[in-house]
Amino acid sequence: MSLKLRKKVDPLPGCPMSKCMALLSGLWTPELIWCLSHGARRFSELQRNNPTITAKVLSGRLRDLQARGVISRAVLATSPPSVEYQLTSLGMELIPAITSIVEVGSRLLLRDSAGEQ
Amino acid sequence: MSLKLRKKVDPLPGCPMSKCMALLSGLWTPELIWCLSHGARRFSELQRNNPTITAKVLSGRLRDLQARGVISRAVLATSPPSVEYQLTSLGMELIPAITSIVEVGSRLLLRDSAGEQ
DNA sequence: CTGTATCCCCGTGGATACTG
DNA sequence: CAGTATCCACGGGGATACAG
Repeated sequence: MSLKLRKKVDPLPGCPMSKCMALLSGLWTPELIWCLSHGARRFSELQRNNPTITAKVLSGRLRDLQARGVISRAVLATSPPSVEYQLTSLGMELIPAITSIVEVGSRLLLRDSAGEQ
Repeated sequence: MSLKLRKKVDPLPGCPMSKCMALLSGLWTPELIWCLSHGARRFSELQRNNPTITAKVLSGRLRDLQARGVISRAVLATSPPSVEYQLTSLGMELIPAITSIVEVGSRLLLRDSAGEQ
């Protein structure tokens, strides 16, 4: 794990770009929002979908996202207790941006594999 | 400057999301790509468009972006010498993602100002 | 199952000064 | 004008162990 991705700073407060990037900030954050855009997920499900994230970081990101109003947390009265996270309406507004990022990334990956052959 | 934005790590190499985010990584990087998406820009122009970035960080980001193949650098034989940066074809592929981010951010900002009144 | 508590490394980015 | 050279503080995130 050598390539670094994003540090949390808001270079231009009040700027559209920063407004959105601030919500996507934090390692794993876009991945988590992407997972949750497909429906509510439990803690362990998010761990399975992101194999190399540690519990500490996962719970950290989830707390951040909740604090920013991007996701909601619901404790289910099951046994053993489980917790479900899902996007808020604010969180859902991020989906177009996330989708665009995924689409661009997919196209770049396709080109890579095409070029290698 | 308290809000943190992005640290450069690639949590899931080979994943579309990471493929794209890796190119957007680094503080100021999306802003710079956004500036360059409107045409070639000189070093000092980029500084003027991003008032709080320091020369060290700006030249660092530009070197990173060049190394990733996102932008190209051209030294113009003027006097005094000037340097022009512009997006490569790879860099232009990022525009849809950046545009999406800006659009989402703009909508969120509009909502904020509407709610405050 | 869903987290929290420590410890620690190191990259990032700011400040400042200097150069061709 | 277009950078480079240092120095430094900060905090994010990994590893590991533990807890309700």
